[in-house]
Amino acid sequence: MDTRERLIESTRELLWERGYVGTSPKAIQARAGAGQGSMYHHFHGKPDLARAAIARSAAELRDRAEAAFTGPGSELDRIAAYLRRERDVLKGCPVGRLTQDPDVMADPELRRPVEETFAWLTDRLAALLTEARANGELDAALDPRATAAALVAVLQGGYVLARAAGSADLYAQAVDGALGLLTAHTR
Amino acid sequence: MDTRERLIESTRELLWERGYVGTSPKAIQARAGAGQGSMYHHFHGKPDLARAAIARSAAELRDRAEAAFTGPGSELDRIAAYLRRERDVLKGCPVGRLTQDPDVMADPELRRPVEETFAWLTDRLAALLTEARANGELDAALDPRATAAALVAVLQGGYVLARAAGSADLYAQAVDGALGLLTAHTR
DNA sequence: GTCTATAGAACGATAGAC
DNA sequence: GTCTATCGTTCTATAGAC
Repeated sequence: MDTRERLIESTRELLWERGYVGTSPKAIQARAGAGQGSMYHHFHGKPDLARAAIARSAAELRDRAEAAFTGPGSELDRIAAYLRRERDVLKGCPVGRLTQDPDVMADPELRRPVEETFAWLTDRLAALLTEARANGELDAALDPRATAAALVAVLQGGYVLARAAGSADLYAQAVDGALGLLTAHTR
Repeated sequence: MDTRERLIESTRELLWERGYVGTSPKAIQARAGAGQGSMYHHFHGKPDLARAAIARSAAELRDRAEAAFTGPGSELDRIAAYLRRERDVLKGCPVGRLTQDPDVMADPELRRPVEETFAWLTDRLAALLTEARANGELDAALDPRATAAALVAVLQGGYVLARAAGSADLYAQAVDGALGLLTAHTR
C-alpha cells in the first residue's frame, strides 16, 4: 500500500472512530506513517482527504449491502441476511456517524455521499419489500417505503443502542424485534 | 437566569449542535455571555460542565417520555404518541448523539447517564408492550424486549435518516413504518 | 515525494488583580 | 464572582530545502 493509500485508509479509520471534528491531520499522518509534507503533497488538506475517505466508505457500504441483497433466498431472507450480517457494531456505522458531524453536514461535498448512500439504501430495501409484497410474502397493507425507512432506522438506531449499552447484543435485539414484526406478517 | 445556569444551558445547546469534541470552553462562554474566569469559578472545567449538561438533558428526555407514557389512550396509543411527539428532528437526539462522541464514551461519568437513559427507555417501552400484550392489543408471539429495542432504534435511526436527507419527513416515515408493523398486529 | 521549519490561531486551563 | 493576563499545547497549513 503506497503512502497516498495509507493516508486514505487512516483517515477512514479515524473518521469512524473519532469523527471529522475529532480527527487532526497530525493523527492521520501518525497512523499512516507519513510526514506532514507527504500528506499535503497528496491532498490539499483535511477536507480533501475526508472527501476521498468518505467516498470510499460510502461505496463500501453500498457494495456490501448489494452483496446481501443479491444473495440467495426470498426477498425477506435477503433483508434479514443484510440486517444480521456480521458488523463492527460497537464501532458504529462509518457513514451514519457522519450525520452527527456538524462540519461534514455543513460542507455540501462531504455531505452528498452520506445523503446519497441512505437514499440508495432505502430505495433498495423498498424495492425488495415491494417484490416481497407482490409475491404474497408480505402484508399488502404495509407501505414499502415507510417500512424500508423503518428498517434502515433500526439498523442505525441499533448501533446507537449498542454503543450506549457497551454491548453488541442490543443491536441484535433491535434487529430481532424488527424482523419479528416484519416476518409475523408472512404467515 | 444566573450565570451558572446560563453556562449549563449553553453547554447543553452546544453539545447538541456540535458534540463534546466540537465544543470549546470559549464557545460556551460566548454563548452564555460569561467570561473565562466566571466559567472556571462555577465549574472545574469542560468535563465538569458537560456532566451537569448531560445529566440535565438525560433527565429532560426521561421526563418528556414519561409524560407521553402516562398520557391518555391504550398502551399502543401512548407509544405512538411518544414516537410522533413534536421533536427537533433535524437537530437529532441530544442524548443519542453523545454515543458518537469518543471522549464522552471514554469517561465513565459522562457515559453513565447516556447508558442509563436508554436502558430506562427500553425497559419502559417493554413494560408497555407487555401490558398491551396482556390486554390482547398485541400479538402474543412478539417479544416485548426485542420489540421495545426496535422501537427505540427506529427513533434514534429516524434522526440519522432525517439528518442525512436534510428533511424531517424521513423521521416521520420511519416512525410510520414501525407503527404500521406494530399496529397491524392489533387486528 | 518527503523532510524540517515556521506560522497564526484556537484549545483548555491557571493565576492573580479587583 | 468576574476580569485580564498568561501559559503550554495542539490545530491546520505553508515554505522551502533536499
